[in-house]
Amino acid sequence: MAVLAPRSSVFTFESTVHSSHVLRRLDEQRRRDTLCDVTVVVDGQSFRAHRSVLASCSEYFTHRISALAQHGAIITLPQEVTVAGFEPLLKFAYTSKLLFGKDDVLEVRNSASILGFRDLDDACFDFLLPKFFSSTQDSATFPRKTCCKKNCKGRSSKDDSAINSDDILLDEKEVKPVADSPFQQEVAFLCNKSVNSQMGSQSSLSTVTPVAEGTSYPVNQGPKYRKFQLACGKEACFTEKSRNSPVTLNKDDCELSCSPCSSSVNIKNESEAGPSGSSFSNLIRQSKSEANDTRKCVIDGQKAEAEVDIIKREAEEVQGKWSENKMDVDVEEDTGFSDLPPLASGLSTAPCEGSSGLILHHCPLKTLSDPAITGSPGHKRFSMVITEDIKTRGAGAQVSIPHEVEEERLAKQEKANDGIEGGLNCSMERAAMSVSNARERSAVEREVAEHLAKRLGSDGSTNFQDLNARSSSDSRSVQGGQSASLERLHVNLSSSTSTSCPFFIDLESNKCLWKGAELSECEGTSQSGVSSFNSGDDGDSETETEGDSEAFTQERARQMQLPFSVDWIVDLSRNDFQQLLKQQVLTHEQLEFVHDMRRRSKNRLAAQRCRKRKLDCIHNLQCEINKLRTEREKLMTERSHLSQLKLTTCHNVSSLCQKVCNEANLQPDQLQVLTKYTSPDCPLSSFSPHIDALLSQSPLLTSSVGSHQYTASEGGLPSSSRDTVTGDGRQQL
DNA sequence: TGAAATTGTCATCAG
DNA sequence: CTCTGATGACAATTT
Repeated sequence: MAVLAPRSSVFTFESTVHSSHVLRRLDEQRRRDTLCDVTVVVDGQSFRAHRSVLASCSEYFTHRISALAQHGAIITLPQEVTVAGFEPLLKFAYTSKLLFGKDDVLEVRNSASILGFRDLDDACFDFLLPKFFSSTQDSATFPRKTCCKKNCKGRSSKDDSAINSDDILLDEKEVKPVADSPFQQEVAFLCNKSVNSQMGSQSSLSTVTPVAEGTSYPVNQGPKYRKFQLACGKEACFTEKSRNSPVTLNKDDCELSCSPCSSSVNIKNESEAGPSGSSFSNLIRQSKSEANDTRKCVIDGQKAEAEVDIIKREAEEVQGKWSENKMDVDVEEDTGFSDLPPLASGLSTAPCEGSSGLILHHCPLKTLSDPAITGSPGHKRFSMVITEDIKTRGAGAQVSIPHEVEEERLAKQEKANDGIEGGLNCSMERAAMSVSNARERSAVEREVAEHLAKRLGSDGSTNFQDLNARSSSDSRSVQGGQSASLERLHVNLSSSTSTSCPFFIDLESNKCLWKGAELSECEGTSQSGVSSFNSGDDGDSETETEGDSEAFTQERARQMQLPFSVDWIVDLSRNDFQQLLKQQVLTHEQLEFVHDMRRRSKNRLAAQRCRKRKLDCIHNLQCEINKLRTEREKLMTERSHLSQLKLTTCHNVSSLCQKVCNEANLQPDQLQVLTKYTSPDCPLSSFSPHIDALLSQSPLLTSSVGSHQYTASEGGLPSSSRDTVTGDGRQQL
């Protein structure tokens, strides 16, 4: 992306709801049997449909339908395809939603496999089935493939629950299995959690991706996050869905989250941004592929029309400011993006002057070698991506709802930068493009962006006003350094050097490398530049979610005029941090502040981890309890069954002995032998009242019959028989 | 308005 | 000795 193509004033409108609208109309037509041109016969039952739709979704239909010439063709499906299996698939083809229950999931999967719904197989069943049947069938029966397998594997060794609990949106009632295995419990647990984040089920808008929790930490449940979501008009993200509805998996969501290049990456202008965009997109894909082990498979669920309406309304409010464009707002879950190690490493809210708009994005902060000067610690938990690119989308604001990344950040502390560079450069890309386009940004554009930022990002927009306040002045300086910066960026993208981000400070020289938009801030204000840059200048933009103490910290950080990013204080390793302090001449007050901040931040993270562990522990214990309960019920049933058997056997033996006694006219000594083969639970005396009298004539037997204290010397019975007689394990049953 | 949940911070201990 | 992580306790904030 050495050079961006000159920007033109051509506006391109891309409707993000068009496809879903078309699909909805097609579904309506199907239900009314309008314009349907094919009949599918399954088990004698006919289904009307559009051949183009079927062929688009199914390889089977592609081949079959291509051979059909006339309208009104009838396709009879193989016997292996059942109605129960086909009908959900048909609906899926028209709605992108697959509804199924545990009972028929195998049928659906089988049908999908036969009919060539490969996306479903990969994205859905391969992930779900092992969970569904983990206790009853070998999970190898349902091998995970592709993305799910890879993505879920990454952290599974350490914390499966952490992965799964966040990635599935399943309905509790429908999916929750009997908790006889931890894995199954897992699924049940997921359901509980996921319901909260599940969005309205009826929406088919593909522009909205529900916010799945990015990590195991239930960030979505946090009040602060809820506040953030509310501020973003995204409350609907977490509207509780009816728990009685069957499992609904949205194919788009699956693909979106599992695909190597999630749309969350927000690189949507690759095709029009010239070769740079394309190559960068590839880089992202590669990076994400490499970082698969840290990614999770997200099968999140529903999309809320209500939610997107809120966002869209916001956009439409400013629509009038665009002469001919309708503004679409994408609300995207940032999983894919933040799953990138660099983004997970140091989520920061970076006010990067935006390309035709604003980009408030994560700027990864990782190691000393590639620290980002952007970001403030107050936004480590999540941040917001607002992209406005009139070149590619007319006007679109993408609001990514990132999530807790602390865990991943910790997990990747040791990770090399290879996987980092992709996401890192992703931000850089956007930043650079933003800068490059900023010069052409009109006042109207800024106004629109600012409006969106204010409305959508009350929290993530910490630096927004700062950003916008600077935008006009920055745009001036952008022009001078743009080409060089982009050239530099391109080189760095290729070489994957760690200092490639134009917003990064070269730690070794402690000079800001950015010569463009932030020049005045980085160099012009000397030491205070970076700090100010990170913290934002506007007190109003201080994140509400971080609390007053955090705001106070931010303010103090500004006052301290630290010559480095406040994020470094927290994110650097011990050695790097000490090295950094050595290289700086800090006042006692500054040192005290830095150490205090580092201590508190570290402790904050530790507390979060600690609490998460507690929750996990509680969850595991609940799983264990359920498992033990199931086991107990199973044993009780077995006990009952065995008791019944014992009674029956006892009765039979009694009858038999009585018969023998009567017919053989046994003598007392003979009865003595017989008693040795009786059980305490079924004594010989119970066979017949006369036996006691007979036995009483034999003094050797009186004690034995009463107590059944037989020994080997007494009867010389085989040990197995003795065990039967003397065993006291019956109480265990 | 009060209870519950969440989160940050401090103190302390152990490695 | 210092640093770091874990964790209980407390307080502030949010729901």
